[in-house]
Amino acid sequence: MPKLGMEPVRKSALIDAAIAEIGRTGSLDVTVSQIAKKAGMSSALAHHYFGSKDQIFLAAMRHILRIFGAEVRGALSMADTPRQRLAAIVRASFSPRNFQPEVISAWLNFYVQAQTSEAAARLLQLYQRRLHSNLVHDLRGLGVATPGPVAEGIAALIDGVYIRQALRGRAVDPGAAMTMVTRYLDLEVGKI
Amino acid sequence: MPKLGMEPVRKSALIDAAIAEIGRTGSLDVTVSQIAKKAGMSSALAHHYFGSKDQIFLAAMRHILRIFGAEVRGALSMADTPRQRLAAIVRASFSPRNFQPEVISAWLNFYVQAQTSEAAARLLQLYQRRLHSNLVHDLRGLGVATPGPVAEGIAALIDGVYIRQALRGRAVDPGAAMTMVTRYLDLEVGKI
Amino acid sequence: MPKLGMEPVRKSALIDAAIAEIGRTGSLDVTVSQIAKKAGMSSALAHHYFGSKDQIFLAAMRHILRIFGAEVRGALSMADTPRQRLAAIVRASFSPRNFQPEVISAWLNFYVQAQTSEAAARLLQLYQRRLHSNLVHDLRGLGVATPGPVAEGIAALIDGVYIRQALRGRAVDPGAAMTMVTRYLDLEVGKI
Amino acid sequence: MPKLGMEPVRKSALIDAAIAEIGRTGSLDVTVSQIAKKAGMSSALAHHYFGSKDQIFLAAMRHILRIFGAEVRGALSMADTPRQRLAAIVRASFSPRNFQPEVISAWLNFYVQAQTSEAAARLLQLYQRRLHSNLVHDLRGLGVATPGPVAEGIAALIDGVYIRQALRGRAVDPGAAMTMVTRYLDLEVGKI
DNA sequence: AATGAATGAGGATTCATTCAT
DNA sequence: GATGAATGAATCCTCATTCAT
Repeated sequence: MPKLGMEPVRKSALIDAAIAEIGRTGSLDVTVSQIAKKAGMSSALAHHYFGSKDQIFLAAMRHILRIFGAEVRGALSMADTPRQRLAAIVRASFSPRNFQPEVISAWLNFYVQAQTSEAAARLLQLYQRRLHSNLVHDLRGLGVATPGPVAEGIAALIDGVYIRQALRGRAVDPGAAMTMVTRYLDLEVGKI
Repeated sequence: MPKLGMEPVRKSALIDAAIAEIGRTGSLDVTVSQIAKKAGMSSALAHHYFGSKDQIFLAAMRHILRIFGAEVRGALSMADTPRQRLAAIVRASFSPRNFQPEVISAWLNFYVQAQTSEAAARLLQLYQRRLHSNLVHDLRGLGVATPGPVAEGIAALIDGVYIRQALRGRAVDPGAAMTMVTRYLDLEVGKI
Repeated sequence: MPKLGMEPVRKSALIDAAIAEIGRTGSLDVTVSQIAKKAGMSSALAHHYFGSKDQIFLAAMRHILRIFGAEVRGALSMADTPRQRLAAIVRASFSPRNFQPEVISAWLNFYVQAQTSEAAARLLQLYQRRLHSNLVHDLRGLGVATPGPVAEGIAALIDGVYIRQALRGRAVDPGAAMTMVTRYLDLEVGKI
Repeated sequence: MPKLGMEPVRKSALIDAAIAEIGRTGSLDVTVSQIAKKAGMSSALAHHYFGSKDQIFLAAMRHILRIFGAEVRGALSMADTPRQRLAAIVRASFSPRNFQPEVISAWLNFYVQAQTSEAAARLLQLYQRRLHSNLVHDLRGLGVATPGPVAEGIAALIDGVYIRQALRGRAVDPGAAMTMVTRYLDLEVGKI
């Protein structure tokens, strides 16, 4: 029963399915058929809408990064002081929507894909640059002398916590993860 | 004229080749043939010695972790105080032998493989537990009240620095990387 | 707003597009979508009008042969003597409308299709028989003793010139082509 | 029961199979699997030896042209006068080895492929140039004033006879075909 | 009349792995 | 010990064709 305007619906379903499958298997060795099946359609249709497997992956990455960005913006909008803004960024990084096993696993795999795919690398760099600039801005607002390296450290710590979470079976503890980064932040800029 | 006692030589060559190829391509999508070719033998021989592709990867991981372990032990052997020991661990993590593009890339890929392979996961967990216990031991020696979380933080930061390095094209800066972790360490335990 | 009586318009557009695409790519590996797109419609509509890809090809062949036939009839209508009629047939074969790269290429491909498709073979045989009978009729009118073989020779030469033209990049020289056949004709029946 | 030195054997079998299959179906729409099966091996092995379907086709073309060239050289070696040499070339063109349904059909298809494949075009042009130069040389030796166009005519006629033969079901008549070209030759240069 | 939606079938190509020599 | 030979099983992708709207 074909309907009109299915493109966005299908694309969205495929993106979700891709993230889910990558997360489930913990690897990029996911076939288009698997993804399509999970999304409830034939692999041919997946190709029809995305053109290639790479494009599906890229779209999935874009989706994850977009959600992340939205989450950060949302958190920032409710923060007033630089210190609150920093906390907001950290909080957003470990929000339930981002910090769940499948997304974390997909995230790790996208890091790997970025080593192969130019487009994936650009996407990831874009996100990193934004995060970095946000962090630097607020660190400077707090009078931190060397905001660059400190921002780097925070970002690295977040990534490190993510990657380690990916290994730790399935039980995810966002609280502990957030605490770890907050603790570092406190040391660098002082408690709020 | 087949020589005797070739087994260790062949195996070693294959392990080096595997790490090199994974590092070069930045992915686990490396064929046994590529690895064998780089190691100067037929893929059939590679299978003869390792039994399967997974075993080659596993051996390569073991190799990297063994080198890492040796590096750490070597550095520790020259350290006297807990503070020096901590610094030694960090230094070893970013030693030239470990912190080079191809090894970093292989490392990242092994993290991914650990999501699929039980054996790989165990290997990585073993290394992490050792690192963790080392860190905790020396942090406690310095009178740190909560050595567990702090050790977690240091380990996560190291991993984070590694993973970010993997993205940053080819230019690796071990100095800056080490500084980043040392800075955190200083904040947590005070300057040496 | 769907218009009435679109069928002939659509069909004609599809036939032209088919010939153009086959000529452009120089092969029968042309998708219905390509043809339909070039004709400005969806591939579904192409199927609606023709039923199948084969039917589109067949219609395109019929179209080319019909044009050719018309061209020949037109030329013949202005010829009075058998000798003039023969010259007219040759001239028509290399008329600008027939002897252009894309048509030549399509022609060659139709020869190939005739090996697979019974219908295509019949179509081509029909055209050949007509040409043959025309030639024989006029050769006999000129007193040629063995009109059959001579007609065969002329037809083969025309085909040969066509096929060779298909290979020679894009620059088509109808003049030289025609001269080649006329020369043979002159040898067989004497100058006009 | 794998043996050594199979490569040439396999390659040769694949080439024969390719020609046979192309000839049998009368089209290039032949799958590698079909070819491989006919050659008695898996399609994977076919790819192993040739790398790609195109390479198989190209090798098949090369094979046909090589045989043709050998046939011509053989015939020429037994000819003394220019007139005899010309006759030899024509005879070779319709030798039983060349002028059989499957080879003819393959030949026609290679003409088509030459429109798509640069390599195929080069191969065919090479053969044509050689034939042309042979013809011109001997025509000149016979005192023909315009050897170029005449050579063109002979070559075109040969091609035309071939292509028409491809259409005429399966019954091949090399005698009639040869007669047709010889007749043209006689007209141009006089009987031997 | 026209099309977006949808898919089954198929095809080139790759690759880990096995085996006979 | 070492390898060329060989393949089954995937996997990506394409395409003619159908169908509901």
